[in-house]
Amino acid sequence: MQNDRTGESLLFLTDEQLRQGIEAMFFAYRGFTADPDRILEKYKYGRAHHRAMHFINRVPGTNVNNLLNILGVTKQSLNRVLRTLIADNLVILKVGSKDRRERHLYLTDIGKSLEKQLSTAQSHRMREAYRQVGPDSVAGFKQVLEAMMDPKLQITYKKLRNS
Amino acid sequence: MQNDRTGESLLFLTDEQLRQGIEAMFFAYRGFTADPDRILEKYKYGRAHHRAMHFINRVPGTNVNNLLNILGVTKQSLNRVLRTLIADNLVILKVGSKDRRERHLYLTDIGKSLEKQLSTAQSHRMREAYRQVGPDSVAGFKQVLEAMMDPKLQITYKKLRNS
DNA sequence: TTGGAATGTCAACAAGACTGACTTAAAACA
DNA sequence: TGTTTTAAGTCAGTCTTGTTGACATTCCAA
Repeated sequence: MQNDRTGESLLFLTDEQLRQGIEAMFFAYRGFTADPDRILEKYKYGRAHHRAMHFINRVPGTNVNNLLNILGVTKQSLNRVLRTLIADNLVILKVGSKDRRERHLYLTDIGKSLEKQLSTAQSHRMREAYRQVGPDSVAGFKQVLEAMMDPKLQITYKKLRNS
Repeated sequence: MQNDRTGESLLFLTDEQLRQGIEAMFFAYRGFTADPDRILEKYKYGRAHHRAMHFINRVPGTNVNNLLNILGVTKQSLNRVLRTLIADNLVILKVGSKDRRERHLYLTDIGKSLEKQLSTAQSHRMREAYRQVGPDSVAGFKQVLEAMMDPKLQITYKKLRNS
């Protein structure tokens, strides 16, 4: 059995390498969410609230359907989260001016400030990781992640990136 | 303001780059779990069962405490999952020969076969991603993930890697 | 003007995490 | 030997976040 088919080593495609990748994703995702989770706990919110705030901040004025597609949950699930965020004055709804069935979502100043806290904590860990490994590794990191996404989400991801 | 401090561009540390990394992790993790989730649904199991089976397969004969540390959940939470796996004859307990308080965990043949199914599905997506981007990007991918882990889990990850 | 789309809401349920309190068995220790 | 500690399991209760299904409201568009 040959390790080399096209002059390029294929050792990076062994079962062992793949298993390492799987475990790296599992352990890294824990780290990825750990810091925001600690902050959220103080405010009695959960990860679902964080995700909603992140993307409302990212796409201010998004309607509910669009947010639903990004988050990949049911409207009932999102609605529960949105209700508490609205009740706590972190998010406001604005009735669409063009299509008045639509509700456009915005963070309030309080919402922006919590979102900032969360994203700062999360970014801090990522910045440290980026800094440790350097730009080439970061580029590889993103390429693999992008290639792992479902095609639909890959499109969503790219749209966000270019907006 | 200079973009260049040490002769190396620091553009990869901008807020925008960090935000992209955060969103890439979020969307990629969905893809990462999607295929096993579909299989698990057929057997009425969840992600927690998958994780337990993965690491029991990885560390055959592990005791409960060790598995608890790897998974980062409470024993009550793990116990619920283990009970169903044992009842369904996917996992067996063996009383420790040296320390008879300990229970050592093993996959049965049926357990191994389901684990194989799940890991094949998950690896398939990762293999495709790896193949698309090439070995250098894969190396970067793993480096960033490792740097994002909590120090304790980083050690756990390395131990698994070398075992 | 009516059908369908976007949104919201109610109810019920399940998985999977948590805390806290307790038991059992066995090892370790003094 | 007797006491303490450790490993594991269990019971009960709670919370978050997801799900389905059914239904109401609003309102655009054909």
